[in-house]
Amino acid sequence: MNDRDVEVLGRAPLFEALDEEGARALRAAVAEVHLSRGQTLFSEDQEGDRLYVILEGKIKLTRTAPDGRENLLSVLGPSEMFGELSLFDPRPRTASAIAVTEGRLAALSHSDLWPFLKGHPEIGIHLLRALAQRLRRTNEIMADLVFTDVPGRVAKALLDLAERFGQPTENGLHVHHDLTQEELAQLVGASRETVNKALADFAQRGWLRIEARAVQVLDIERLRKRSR
Amino acid sequence: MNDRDVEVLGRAPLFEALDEEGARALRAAVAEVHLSRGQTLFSEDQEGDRLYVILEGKIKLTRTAPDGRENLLSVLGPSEMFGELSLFDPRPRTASAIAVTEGRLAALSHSDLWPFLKGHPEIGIHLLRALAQRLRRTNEIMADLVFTDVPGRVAKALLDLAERFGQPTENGLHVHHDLTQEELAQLVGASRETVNKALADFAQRGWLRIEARAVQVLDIERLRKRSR
DNA sequence: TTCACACTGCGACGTGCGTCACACTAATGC
DNA sequence: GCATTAGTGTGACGCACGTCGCAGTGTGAA
Repeated sequence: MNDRDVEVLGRAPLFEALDEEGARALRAAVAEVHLSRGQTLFSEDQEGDRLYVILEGKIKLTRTAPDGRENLLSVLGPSEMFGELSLFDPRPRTASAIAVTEGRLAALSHSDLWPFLKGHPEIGIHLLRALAQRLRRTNEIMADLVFTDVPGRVAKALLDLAERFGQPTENGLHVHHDLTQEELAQLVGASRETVNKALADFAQRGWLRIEARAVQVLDIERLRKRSR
Repeated sequence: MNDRDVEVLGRAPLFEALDEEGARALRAAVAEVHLSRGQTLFSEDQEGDRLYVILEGKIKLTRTAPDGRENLLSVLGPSEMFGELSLFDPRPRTASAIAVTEGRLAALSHSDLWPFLKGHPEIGIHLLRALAQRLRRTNEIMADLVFTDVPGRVAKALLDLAERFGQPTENGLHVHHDLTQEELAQLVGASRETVNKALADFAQRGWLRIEARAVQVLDIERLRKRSR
């Protein structure tokens, strides 16, 4: 693990609360995992005994309906943590984790984490905060599913991705989200075709330019307005 | 607070982890609140500095969209806790809490809770588990919004309410949910009219009987099948 | 280079559900 | 008691969005 990794890891809620000594001790328990695009890290219904922090790359969390349709819970990037629910609530995984880009992860097994958590109760507080924030965010998304139309949800999703993965350029914001339109559709809970039309409409209005697995946001204000 | 209240309180995640001594200490900090039907306990955007456990009655948590439409996050009954997100993640409330029946609540202020939490780290674990379960449940509901039609979601909601508030009777399960059809509609994310039609359809098939703010479930298996 | 396959773009069509309108019935207050 | 309001039951209608179909455009493998 290099210095960059250590820094990325340090921004995860798990490490945030720790002093240098605690962080070093916890890092000692980390196993590194390498993934290539499309590879599955874990699947729904499996027993889960590890938690992950992304060091590099992007991961999607998906749920599969009985009839095979899919639903994207979230797309996660560096410093973000996932797979921790089965640590606190030991049940099979309720989502699958699949790499959307090549990447590397830090894996921590529950058996290593439990004693550490007991010895460092300050981490618990940080984790509670992280879960509380996630819960708020999820409630927000639920409300959008009820109240906002598909183009609005697409705009919201793009803005969220822009905030997390956007790179400023001379004429706007370049968002390389690495998602196919199919995946974007699963993220907003709509069909691929409808999302495609929404994107085309935004592009035609000059709010953005569509690229392969990316968009160039040209008028973020208009996009923001459409998302409300 | 009577013996019954103590027992109800003891089933809340906050108290579950405590021994008799700890529980008594925490109970000392409880303030009791009385609410009548329709009364608002707290509103969206307010600062929140307390957490509640229901002793008696039912509470709904709602969100209001900018245009005034409403969305029911959940309906809670005795022993259930709410309002704790602002404890871990200090921000204004993201939902309002309104009594759907007359009832009584145990209120705990954050300033009392913090030192107690630090002194009893075992509570943290229980709270993490409670939040993890909520997060799983919320993800489930989100998937339903995307994949399940309105009658299916109504069936699901009824089954959930039946599990939590149902009373077995000679010819079925009596579910006094205390919700108007409008509220039920907000809970499943649909219009009142559509929910009414779904209920009428279920009743016509003999799966249930509609009563004032309640249903008598006659064929739970069929209802379960329709919900999937 | 060529083939294959994944992804994108877009029109035609059907339908589930929201909106509107209105009648009816049950609570609640004076 | 009667009036008023809150809640329920149902049909007519329109539209947003899902499904289907197919053509165009990468893009990676052999």
